[in-house]
Amino acid sequence: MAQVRRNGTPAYKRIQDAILKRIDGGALKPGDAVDSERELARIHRVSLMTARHALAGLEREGRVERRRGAGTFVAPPRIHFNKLMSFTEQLAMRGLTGRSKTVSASVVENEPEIAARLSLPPHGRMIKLERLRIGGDEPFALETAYVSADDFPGLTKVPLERVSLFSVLDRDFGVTLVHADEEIDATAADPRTADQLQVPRGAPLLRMRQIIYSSHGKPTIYMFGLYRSDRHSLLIRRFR
Amino acid sequence: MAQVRRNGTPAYKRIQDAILKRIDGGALKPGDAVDSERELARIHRVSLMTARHALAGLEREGRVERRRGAGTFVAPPRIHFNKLMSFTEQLAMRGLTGRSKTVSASVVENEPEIAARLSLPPHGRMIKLERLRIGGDEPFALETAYVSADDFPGLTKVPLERVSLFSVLDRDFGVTLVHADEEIDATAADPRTADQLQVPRGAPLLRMRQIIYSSHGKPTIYMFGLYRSDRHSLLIRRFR
DNA sequence: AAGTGGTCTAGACCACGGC
DNA sequence: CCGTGGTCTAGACCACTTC
Repeated sequence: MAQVRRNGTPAYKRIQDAILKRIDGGALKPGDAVDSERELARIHRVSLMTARHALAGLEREGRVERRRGAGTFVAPPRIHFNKLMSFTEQLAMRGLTGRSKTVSASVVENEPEIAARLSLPPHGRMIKLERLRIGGDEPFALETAYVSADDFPGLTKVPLERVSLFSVLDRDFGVTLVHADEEIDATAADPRTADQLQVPRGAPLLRMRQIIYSSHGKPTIYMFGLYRSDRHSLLIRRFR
Repeated sequence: MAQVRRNGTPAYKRIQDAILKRIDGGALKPGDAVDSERELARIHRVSLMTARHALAGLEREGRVERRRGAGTFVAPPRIHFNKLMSFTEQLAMRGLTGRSKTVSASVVENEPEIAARLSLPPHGRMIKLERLRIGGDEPFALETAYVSADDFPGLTKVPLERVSLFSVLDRDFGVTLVHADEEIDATAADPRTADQLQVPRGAPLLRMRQIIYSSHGKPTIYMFGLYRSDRHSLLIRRFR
């Protein structure tokens, strides 16, 4: 007989939530032992396999570490490598606040190469949004974002000075971004860019071209960014 | 009664291996249906949970996709983003072969900052290996690697012209590299570097500082690299 | 309707770690 | 030694997809 689900939430998920609540609430700190499989099974009145499933899921998400013969322990807080973050989120992570200045916002329909990256027809209409990113009162980056104009009607009317493009897409259009593929290289500042970023002409900049995908692998944003290398570096974790 | 293990290999692993063999052998192509849980349980004479465990593991590794109500299918081959690769492997992936020229190989013992990154005492002895990377007869990158001299005695005597540092560490010292943390930014070529990489002075270069970890999170290699941005770009995948 | 994956039970034995 | 996680059984019902 399967356990009655009080609210449609699977038992293993309820167990996970209970543990996460204790971790996030500070009751359990990194290194602390989590209830063992057998304890969880008893407490939540489920079978051992179900308790086990709950812990295995948390381990996969990097929230706990399991050591055979020893127990299950709260994992040290993850450093967020290779995490897709908005400009706002990146600054917040470092304890900073920033702002953006919109350099231009327009609809373009003759950018076939960029349209192709968004899987749009060659002359598909796109919203082009050019923003100067400012952190700590110094210009930081110049980012140009392209999104399909037909998929996001009225986006040009949203004030993007205060709220991130990511959250607008999420809240107003129900689009959740999932991952991004980036190509990164170095380039020298051309005169116009040097002016805007307040660096000498020819100064080295990080150049990033990013295709941001929403669920089902749909390419949603194309972002082209130039970053002052004296104020910005990338952190990447690679795996063997 | 637990299933007798013929050779110490868990049943779920044997099932995974059997499926992977069919995929890698070409008998199953991306999109093809894999045996269902019930079929696997019958064929391999295991319980449903065990067959399920096998498929769940393959799904986590990205080898199969599971669709409720439909079945389990071979996943399209993954593009290897964010994968830690040696210089040799990177070139091979692009169908190229390359070579290296050792610029210098020495033992240093007064590089406290780098020693710290390898968790060594401030004046710990390290092998410093400076190599010019050449691909398609053009210089490509200048890489300087540091490893603990005490942990890898005799490493300076190994000819690293033909064989990668990664494989030497693996084969001769039993050290398996697991992941790396990288910091990336852009810089301008100083005169000496410009000379060696055959680019104009001040040309933009990608600069990469890498700490490569072996198992148990032990920092093993510190690598400092300068890459010609006209011949090299990074591909990164980020996740939300 | 038939088949699939998703969840779950109530047990069992094994391998390992720490005391 | 005892408790831990790792593997496994032989069933069950549910939710979903496909036909």
